[in-house]
Amino acid sequence: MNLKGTLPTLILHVLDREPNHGYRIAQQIKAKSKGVLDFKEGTLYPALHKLENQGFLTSYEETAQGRIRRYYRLTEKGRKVLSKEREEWREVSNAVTLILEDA
Amino acid sequence: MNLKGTLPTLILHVLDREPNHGYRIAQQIKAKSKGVLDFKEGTLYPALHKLENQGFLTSYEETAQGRIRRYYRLTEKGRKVLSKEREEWREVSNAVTLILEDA
DNA sequence: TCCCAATGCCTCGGTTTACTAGGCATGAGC
DNA sequence: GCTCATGCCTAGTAAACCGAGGCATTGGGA
Repeated sequence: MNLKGTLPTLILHVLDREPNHGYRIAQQIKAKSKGVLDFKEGTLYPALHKLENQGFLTSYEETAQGRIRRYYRLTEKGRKVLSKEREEWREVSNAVTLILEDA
Repeated sequence: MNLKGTLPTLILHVLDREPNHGYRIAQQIKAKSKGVLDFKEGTLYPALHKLENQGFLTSYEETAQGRIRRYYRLTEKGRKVLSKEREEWREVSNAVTLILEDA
């Protein structure tokens, strides 16, 4: 199960550490969430392309073991968006939790 | 901003207290979240109809001050679904938070 | 040797979810 | 008389996600 709308934030967050490529980004999200969050390739790749179009990421190709990988790197613009989205997540998720917990 | 996918859970939760009608449900969600969550009528009413079709709610009409209101009541089935969805929200939102906070 | 799983990228079509923008009606207040 | 809040609704559109496919390489097991 995935919360719709959180994927861009999660991608930007993963790339805040270091540049990475799509397949690995997906794996990391899944692993860090202990399998709870599991975005499919049909979701991930279009999301990456969109983030790049929006100027939040730049990409470059790299070949390793005969395999071409497309690495993504966070831009300054992306970094700013990330911090806003983190804040927004806190606000909205707290709001939902607040309602659901108020017995 | 609304987290897509949380509306059914929020509706069921509001109705867990007492039967209520659409307009009021929307107001309560907005008020309890201090304005953060604000689902529009074009979203709310179809969602209510769907929940009723799924057997999670039943409805009845009531007239007050010349106005017809459609009240919704949680069914047993709806109550069970609500508890599952609450659990799911905890799990998934914790997963997202875990990732975003792990600096 | 041959096949399959994992890696790694991608697109297309369909479903779900939400929003915008409308329609319709009543009652209260200016 | 008009507008705003209440109260219900639908139709069209956009966004997000998924399933199912395509394509290519590498490594391991039968």
